[in-house]
Amino acid sequence: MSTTKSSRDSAGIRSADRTLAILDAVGSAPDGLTAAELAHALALSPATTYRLLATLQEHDYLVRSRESRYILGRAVDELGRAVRAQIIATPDARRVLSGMRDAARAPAYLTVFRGDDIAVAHVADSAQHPRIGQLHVGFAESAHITAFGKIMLAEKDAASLSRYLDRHGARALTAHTITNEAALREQLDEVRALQIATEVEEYMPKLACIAAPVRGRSGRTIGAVSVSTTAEDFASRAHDLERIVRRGAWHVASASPGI
Amino acid sequence: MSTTKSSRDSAGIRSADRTLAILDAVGSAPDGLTAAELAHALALSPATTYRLLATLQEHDYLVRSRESRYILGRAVDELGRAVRAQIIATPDARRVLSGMRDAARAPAYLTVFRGDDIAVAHVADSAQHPRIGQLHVGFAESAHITAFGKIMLAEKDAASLSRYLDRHGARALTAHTITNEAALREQLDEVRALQIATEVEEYMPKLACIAAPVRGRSGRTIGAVSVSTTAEDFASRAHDLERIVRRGAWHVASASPGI
DNA sequence: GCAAGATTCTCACGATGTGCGAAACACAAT
DNA sequence: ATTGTGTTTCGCACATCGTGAGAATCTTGC
Repeated sequence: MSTTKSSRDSAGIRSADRTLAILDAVGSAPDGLTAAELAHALALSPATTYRLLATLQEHDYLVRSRESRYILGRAVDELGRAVRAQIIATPDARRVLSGMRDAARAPAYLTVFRGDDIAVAHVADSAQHPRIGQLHVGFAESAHITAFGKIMLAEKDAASLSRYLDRHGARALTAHTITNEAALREQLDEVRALQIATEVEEYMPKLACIAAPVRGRSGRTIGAVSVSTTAEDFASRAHDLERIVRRGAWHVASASPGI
Repeated sequence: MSTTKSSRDSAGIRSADRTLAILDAVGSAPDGLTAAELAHALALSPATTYRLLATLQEHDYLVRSRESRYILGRAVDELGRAVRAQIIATPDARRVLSGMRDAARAPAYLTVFRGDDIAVAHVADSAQHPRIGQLHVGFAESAHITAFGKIMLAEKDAASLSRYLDRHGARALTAHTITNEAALREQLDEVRALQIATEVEEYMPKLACIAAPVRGRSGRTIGAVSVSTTAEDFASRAHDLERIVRRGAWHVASASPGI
């Protein structure tokens, strides 16, 4: 019945905690929740629940549907657009990506760090070269099985990496997916050494991907560029594609102001 | 400098109010905000600001970038996806829309009420019949200049309509856009009478749209279906398209469980 | 090394959010 | 209509929780 299992109190301002917990709970219920369900899930008194809900409604974060169920409102949609607007790459960087796509004859991706997480900042695809899967601008899941994810995980220190893997788990998507954490760490060493990451049929059968790090002025990796193609094509053009992503990474870095 | 002008205290739980105000402020700043900027914009003490920010960070709603600017985090992206998942039409309804698109040889839309607002629940387009403008699943802007918007505004009572127009204004997008509120109210009477709404070049030059209301069991309008085409095409096929949207609206209603 | 911010800490006050219980309301079933 | 069940609001008294001020500490730029 309860939608979330996390009930440990995270230290913080209590009402703020509860406000966000309500948003999370309503968001993860496909049809929304009733006030009673929320009160039960968060162990709140009915009165408090209604007061918080009223506040959320006033800000248009929640709306009540027929049957008095609370569902997400307009303000959440606007925030969702805002986060994508904040993540999306600059026009200059997007231009570089388009050039990569044309050179590689394959869709090109730019990913960046966003706190401890990884976000897709742009996808340069086209009708001839469609993007893989459901990859859109926004935060990325299952980074451990993509080439760009390996680049970015390789940048993390041991503690941060462990935290990330704990949170996102290591679901296997194909027979080639690396689920063994030790094997993954070893591969990340290789990534650090070569400054390049590849992935062949780990994310999706018949598909391969290669990525290079984008390094800021300070030398730190601030993101990754990558292209994806068929496993077959990758086998014959690996060296070409590697040069394309390395060059692309450099161009993106020079097109990025500051940092 | 300040990002929002709304500073009147909406009655509500204060910390919750402030939490949401912070999210709104950060969301409407393209590059995020610093703690000091936020403290100033919301008239908070630094200490309180940091405490609220810490809470928002713990829930992954905010993240701090380089230069210690606060930007929207992973949880916001997830909520954004959740709201779209909650809005999107059922597979049955989507099927109906696809049928309409094929019959009309034009993109078809389904819109629904969401609190006082209007949301796009599905767009059935195709490579041959691309959707107009930047219309995606989510809350819709400028409803007064679209055919589906007129259908739905016609359902509102006078007070609710006024509130809506106050909030969303009446921007003119083309020379044909109706900006006069009296003229709009008159047109909505016509919509109520005919149970059909049209729009010709009010939203975009050379473009026209026709919409019919989707009525629930109780008889109340719960949404609208519409198709858009060129103004030229519309002139010659108006009657056909009207029948298509009327039939489509009925099919969507029967495909919708309950309500 | 110094200075100017930015961030955290400490503390005491009292406003603010809280739960409880009762009351008002909505709505079905009979 | 009438009861009954569940939902939502109200009123109230308490103390928890959030608060601001200011000092202390940590960063950062120069």
